[in-house]
Order: sequence, then structure tokens, then C-alpha cells
Amino acid sequence: MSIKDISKELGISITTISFIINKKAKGRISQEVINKVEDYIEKVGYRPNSSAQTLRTGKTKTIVFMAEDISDPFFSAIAKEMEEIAYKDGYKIIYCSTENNKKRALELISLFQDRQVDAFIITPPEDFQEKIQDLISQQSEVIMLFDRRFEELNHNYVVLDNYNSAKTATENLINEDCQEIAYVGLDSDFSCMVERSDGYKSAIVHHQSKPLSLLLPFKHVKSAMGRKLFNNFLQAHPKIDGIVFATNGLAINGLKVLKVLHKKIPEEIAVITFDDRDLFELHSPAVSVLSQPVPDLATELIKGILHLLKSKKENPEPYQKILPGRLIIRESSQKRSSHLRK
Amino acid sequence: MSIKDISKELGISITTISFIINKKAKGRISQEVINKVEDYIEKVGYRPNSSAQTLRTGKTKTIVFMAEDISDPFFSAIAKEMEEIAYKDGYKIIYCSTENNKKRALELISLFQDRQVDAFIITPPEDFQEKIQDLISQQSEVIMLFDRRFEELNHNYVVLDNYNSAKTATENLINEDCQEIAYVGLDSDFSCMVERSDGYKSAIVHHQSKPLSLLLPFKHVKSAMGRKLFNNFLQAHPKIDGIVFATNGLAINGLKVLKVLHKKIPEEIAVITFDDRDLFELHSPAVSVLSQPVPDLATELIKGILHLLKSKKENPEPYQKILPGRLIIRESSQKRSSHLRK
DNA sequence: ATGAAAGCGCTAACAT
DNA sequence: ATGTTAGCGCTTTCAT
Repeated sequence: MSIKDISKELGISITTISFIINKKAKGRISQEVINKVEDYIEKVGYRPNSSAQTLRTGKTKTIVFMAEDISDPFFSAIAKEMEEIAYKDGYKIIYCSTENNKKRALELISLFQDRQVDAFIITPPEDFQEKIQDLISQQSEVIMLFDRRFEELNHNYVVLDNYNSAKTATENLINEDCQEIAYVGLDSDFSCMVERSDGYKSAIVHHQSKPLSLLLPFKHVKSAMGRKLFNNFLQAHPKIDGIVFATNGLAINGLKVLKVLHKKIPEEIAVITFDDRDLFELHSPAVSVLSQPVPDLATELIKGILHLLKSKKENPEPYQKILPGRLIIRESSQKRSSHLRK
Repeated sequence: MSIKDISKELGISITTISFIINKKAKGRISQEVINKVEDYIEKVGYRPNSSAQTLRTGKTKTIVFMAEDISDPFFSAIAKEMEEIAYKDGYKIIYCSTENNKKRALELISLFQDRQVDAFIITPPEDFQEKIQDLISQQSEVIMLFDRRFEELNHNYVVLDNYNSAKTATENLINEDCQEIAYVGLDSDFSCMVERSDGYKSAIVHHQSKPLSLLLPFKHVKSAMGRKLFNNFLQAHPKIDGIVFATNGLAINGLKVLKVLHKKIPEEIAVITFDDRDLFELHSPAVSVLSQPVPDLATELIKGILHLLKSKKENPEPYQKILPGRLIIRESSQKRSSHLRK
């Protein structure tokens, strides 16, 4: 079923029908004809062929979300939320995972460029500034970074206020009388990781002689090797009585180690981590978290993209949003009051 | 950059170039011309316009995965695994969530049919037989059901062996000397839920006077109301000393209740659930699970679809796979030996 | 108020 | 071995 078929059936030209379908009939086509066409379309359930539309217009009403890992609860929660919002405006979202692998990310971008998607939401892998700059220069799609950004580039982004969030999390442990607080993060140039590390340091600077950080490479976040390195770190610094984990993955692997060591949380070691998950709520003891505002992040992402898509300016103002995190205090960081709970 | 541009630049007809791009040049085009064209394409980085290809061929090399909820770890793990496999064959996967909402599922199908996707992987909501039957009759796309199926329909599916898995899980609790074993499932007609319930009953029939089941509506799986209903159920049956949870969501909500009630697991109540998650491994005590073979399921799904896509037969044999689950025994179900662990 | 026709980029049947 | 051409379904400019 195509416009042509309708045209033949109704004895009305293709042009007229196209105008009606695209709501551009106002003042040009008689109401009588409009009704006739709309009724017929309704009746036979005609739907325009989107490939033909895309071929003709170059627009797909599609947004690609290139997450670091779509099976990570944080990213999949964002994805689901965005899907919901974008859907209302007739936009569809395609997801994929870069695995923080540059080559893979480049392939995916190329693949989706062939498909003429309208916008990219990207959590870039490392060493990706150049490609982002390229994409922005090309101006073929709206480019929005998420979770991490590049200071040097004047680009669109939606990120957490990582610096202040890490500071807040660390201060929470300080207030709970932790004496020696360690930071377990990612060995990475990602802005989010650098900012979280800096936030921790800024909170700790007047509190203990020096910061104590363990930075793990990305590939060891979930691995046995990661657990071993963390274990070694704990042995080397036996006085640690508080830990800030920079990601939920690091925390989960870390908690496994603490479980094996029979460390009492929070009595011996208080714990707080980024990214809330039901796992942390259910854990014994329940884990305090610095939660990212998933619905707000998703809303800003879509809002920003739709805004930029609509603004036809050559060089629109970059859309830059930094959203605050939320401290959720549970049992794992309540060292001072932990004896009261018994 | 289009074929036309290349044609002009190289003085070679677009037909010849098209054949070369599509690897149909064998024996028709001279090696010399092939090299010339391939080199040029390589050099300028030409990529064919996929909308034009789709418009012409009706094929998109795209598979849609309509999960119940793409933010559920089980479904997102499947999604990621499939993406990996399909990618190698040049196929892309688009994900979406039905939320077990029939209306939403219908809209999504319609939306993706407009985009001429090649195949649908569907975890159907309830009351969806008719639509599945329609889709199969239309023969526009390959239709593959996942996680649940319809007995009456002769369709493609990849599912877990739910019956025997539930039986195995229940037998595990029987062997651990549980006297009164309850089943907490979904109040649903989904084949997976019916089969799990039946598997539980078949294992229990010679063990206790009668089965003890709590069936919750889908909307209360994660809700406070769900917790309340589960709590009431426990109060009404104080002798329960073993529980089989039919989904990870039910188990998580159930564990929250057991935690509040200070029930000792497994001493007072042994617990086992479907669907493994890192949460269960980390839980105190670690939770025994009946794990679904995610990589195998994903592999079968893609393998089946590519097979059906290639077989050009009008009515190919339906692709039907039932994969076994894997029992992973952790602390939460080891009632007999639980005193040894102390 | 309506329609004719060009053309988006590609594939493939049909020439040559 | 290579080229000409029709047409996939649609949007939109330019007639009428």
C-alpha cells in the first residue's frame, strides 16, 4: 500500500495526499478532500514507508544512544527512561554498547551514520576527543555527550556534578568519624573519574595527611584480578576505615572482597559508593550511595537533543547541563551510630 | 558521495559499481575495474546509503528485540550478547520494552514494521496470540518468540526448559529437608510461569500434602503491595521453611520482607530463585539460583533468525529450542549443612 | 485548490 | 564485460 495506490483508488493526486499526510494541507486543500483522504487512510491502515521518507528528507527521527555498557543497570535505566520520553515526540532510540573500546565505537558511529540517524548520545571511550570534534564539525547529526565530557571542546553534554558529589560522599564518611578514608576509582582520563577523584581529594585535604587512592584499569573492575588488587591495597593500608567507591561495579567487586575478609561494615570499614542499585538497598548492611538522578538526566538528554534538532541555526549555543547527585545514607556508612542499631 | 559521483569520477557506469559493491562482480567485471573501484571507494570512504538500499530491496539487516523490560538484567544481558553475535553478520539490533503492555507492544510492532525491519524477537505480553498469528501469516518478517511461547501456535521460539528447571529447584529444597515448600510466582498465563508452577507442583506432589502457591500480579512484583501480600502469605502459613521464587524480581522483593522479619536464611527458611544476578551472589547469605544460560539463549535466537532469514522457503520448519537451566547452589538453600558453616 | 514531474541513491532486468 | 534504464515511495517545486 503506497500513496500511489491511494491516489488511484480515490482519484486524487499524489501531491495532495502527501500534503494531507504531512499536515501541510491547511489553506491549500479543501476540507472535503482532506476528510476523504484521512478517512480512507484510517480505514485501510496506510502507513508511509519510512525508508522512502528518509531517502527523500534525510531525516530518520532516530536517536542513537551509545552507552558504555547497555547491560549496566545505570545505563539501561537511562535508556529506558529516554525511550519513554522520546517516544512521545515520535522519536525512536537505538542503543548500543561501546565497551569503552575506541575501535568498536568508531565502527558503530560509521554504521549509524550510514543509516542517517538524527542524533548521537555518546559516552565516549578514551582518546575520543578527535572523533567528537570531527562529528561536531561535520554537522550531520546532533552530538550530545553523556556521563563524561571533554573540557577542551565546546560541545553539548549532560553529566553529573561529579566533583561535588564525590566531595559530599567523602564528607559523609568524615562526619562519621572515619580516620583513614580511601578512594577506589578507575584509572582513566574520563572527566567523571578525574572529577570524582578530585572531589574526594578536596574533601580529604584538611582531614588526613594524604589521600589514599586505588585506581583500577577498566578491565579489572569486575574481575578476580581487580579483587586481588583491592585486597592487596587493603593489606598495605590496614588502617583504612572508610572507602569511597567511584562506580557501582567497583563497589560490588569490593564488597565481595570485604565479605571474604569478614570485615565488619560499617564498624571496621564504612562504605559509600556511586550509582544506586537495588542490590545496595538489599545488601547487609544496606549500602549508602551517591545516587545519580536518572529521570532528570534522561529528561535533559532528550530535551537538549530535541531542542538542538529544532533550532536550525548553524551554530546553536551548546547545551550543557551539570546535575546534582543525591546522597542516600544507609547502614554501611553509619559508623558513629552503628552501636545504636544493635 | 553517491554511486553517481563515483561513476562520474571514474568514468564507470553505476551498474558496474553497484555489482562490485555488492560482491556480485564475479565473472562479470574485469579484475582491473574491480580493483580500481574498490581502491577508490576505500580511498574516499564511500558508504552506501542504507535508506536507498532498503527502499530498493525491502531489507534493512535489522532485528528488533522487544523485551518485557530492557532494564531488567536478564533481558539486557541477552540483548548485549545478541548484539555481539548479530554484529558479525552485519545485522543490527534495536531494543525496546513492552512493559507487558499489549497496547504498547502493538504500537511498537507497527512502528518497526514501517521501518521494514527483517525480524522480530518478541517476549509477548498477555493475550497476544492473535497478533503473533497475524504476523506469522503476513510473512513480512521473521517472528521469533522468546522466554514464553503459545502452545497452540506452530511458531518459532527459544525458551528455557521451565518445567524441569522449576522441578530441579524444588527438588533441591526437598533434598535439604525442607518440610513445607512454597512457590512464589506470577499470576499470569505466560507459558514460562505456568510451566514453572507445574514443575514445582510435580516435584512437590509426593512430598507434602498440597502445593502452597502465592501468585502475584505483574504490577506488584516490585511494589510495596507485593511485599505486603507476601508478608500476609507468610503469616498465614507459618510453617513454610522453603521458598521457590519464580523470577529475580519476586525474589528481591521477597528477600526485603524476609530481612525485615529477621528470618534466618536458610535455617528458618531456605530460598532459591530463578535468574542469576550478581546481587544474589553478594547477598548474605548468597542466594541459590536456577540460572538461565544467557549466552546459549542469545546464540540460539540469532542463529535461528539468520537461518530463517536465509531459508527462502515459503513455510520453513519452525525453529524451536528449549534450553536447560543450571542449578547453582549457594548458601541460601543449604539448610542441612548450614550448622557446619558456623 | 489541485496536479505533474523531478529526483533522493540504489538494484537489477535487460540491452549492447 | 559493461552500460542504460525503470522504478522502489516519498516530498516539494513549480505549474495550472
